[in-house]
Amino acid sequence: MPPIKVKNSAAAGTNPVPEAVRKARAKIRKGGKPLTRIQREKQDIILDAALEIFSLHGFRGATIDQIADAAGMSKPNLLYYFPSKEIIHKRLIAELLVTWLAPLREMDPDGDPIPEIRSYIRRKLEMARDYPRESRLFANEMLQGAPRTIDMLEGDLKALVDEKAKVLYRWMDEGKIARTDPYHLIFAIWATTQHYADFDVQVRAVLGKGRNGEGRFEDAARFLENLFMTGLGTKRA
Amino acid sequence: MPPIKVKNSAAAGTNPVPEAVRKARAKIRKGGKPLTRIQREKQDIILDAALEIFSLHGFRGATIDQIADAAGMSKPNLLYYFPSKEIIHKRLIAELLVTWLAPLREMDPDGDPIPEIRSYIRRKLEMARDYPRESRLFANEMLQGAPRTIDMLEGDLKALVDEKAKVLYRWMDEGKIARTDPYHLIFAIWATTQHYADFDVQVRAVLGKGRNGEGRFEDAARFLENLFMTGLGTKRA
DNA sequence: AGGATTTTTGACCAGTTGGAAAAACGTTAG
DNA sequence: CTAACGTTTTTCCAACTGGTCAAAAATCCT
Repeated sequence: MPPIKVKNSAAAGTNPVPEAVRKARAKIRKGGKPLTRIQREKQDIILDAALEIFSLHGFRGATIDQIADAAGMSKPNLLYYFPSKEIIHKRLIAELLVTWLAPLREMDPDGDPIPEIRSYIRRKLEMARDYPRESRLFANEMLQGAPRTIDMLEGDLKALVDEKAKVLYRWMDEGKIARTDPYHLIFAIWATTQHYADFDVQVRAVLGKGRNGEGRFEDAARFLENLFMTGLGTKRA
Repeated sequence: MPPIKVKNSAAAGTNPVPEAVRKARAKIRKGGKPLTRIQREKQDIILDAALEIFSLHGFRGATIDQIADAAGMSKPNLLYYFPSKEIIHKRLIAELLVTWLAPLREMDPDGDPIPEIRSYIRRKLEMARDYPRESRLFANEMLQGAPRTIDMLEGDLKALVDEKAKVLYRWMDEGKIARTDPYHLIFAIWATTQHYADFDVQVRAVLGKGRNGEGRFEDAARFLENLFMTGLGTKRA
């Protein structure tokens, strides 16, 4: 990390418009409220490119140059929209966590257990199919020990899972699903669905030419539904 | 990547012993056969340290300095034992793939299906517990699109899985296990077991203080055995 | 149009990184 | 003791990295 540079405040006279001051002003304004349409668009392009690169190489392995390249602009230009690599990453992670947990949040405590769980699995698998980059970004974070995410994991995530685990326990008590460990059930659903995003290369390599069209997601959906639904059938208690 | 530098051959006179030549000779010898005990020991230390660092930061994110540090030696000293970062990584991946697939290889076609699959799951979970770094190294490779592993995936790995899939199909035909997709069954076993190594932070965060001692692996073993064995019970076909 | 503002660029900088060279060090066989 | 060998350290370098800065270019507003 380069040393923190103290920005020389505009102590000079009231010349036409000192460059450094103008620049500073622009950045400060962005820290404020408005944010024009173009700025939002460019930021979106950058975030999309950054997602691509970060999800592939992790935080340390990704370079601003790569991201700028993927976003079709120069490095200084990118840095005009975001003050640093770290900030971009933080934004991505924050956005990710919201959408990533939506399916679990939507599992309805008052719904019918089997259909609720079934559709949770389906939605999670659809996310792996439609948002593999987000999945890999998250996986990268986890692999590195979640340095920038640990608070969220121990806070919101744990709270959410605890809450849903209680619902699952209740469903078990009511005899609507087989008795099992709800935490590890959730882990298993996460693991199996995200596997199709994170280990996509391996899946495609193993399935080979014949099967690797879009078919693998259909097959996976059928298999996982079968696996978990059989496992949750009440006929075995 | 730095440009390949042509080594200026020892065209000079026969001075006492030109340094560059000596160094080159030493490296060449290592390329040959013998390899002393000390050399093997140091190389092992380096490989162990490299596994630690690579598994945490991925190839690009890891630096030789970090690895050297973890191995308790200086960077040039490390580079005395291995010619480059890339070579170290290759060695690790190669070693990994052998041990990593051992459990699947050991699944006996002539054994009893249910116990065979059960003990495969158990061994895979034990590997996640005992060799989490190897698991994460592999996961990192996959996330990056397996640039250094794709051949192996499409070759040996695919062949092995195809072979075992055939065995599973036979067991299904013989009515010994429920009919299901053997490929996705294997994927599910990989995903769920490796999850406990790769996403360890998340698992511990969610389970919280109370449960995260070594208990989680016992619980996981019970859960997964239950899940897969119920799913494979023949009573439903 | 013309001035102000926003966006883009090119040059640059300091710190890091992978790696090379060579000299210094240690050990052991003669 | 010392020459030869293997090992380790010091020094160095070129490329890369995250990031700055001032000026140029494009855009916006009236």
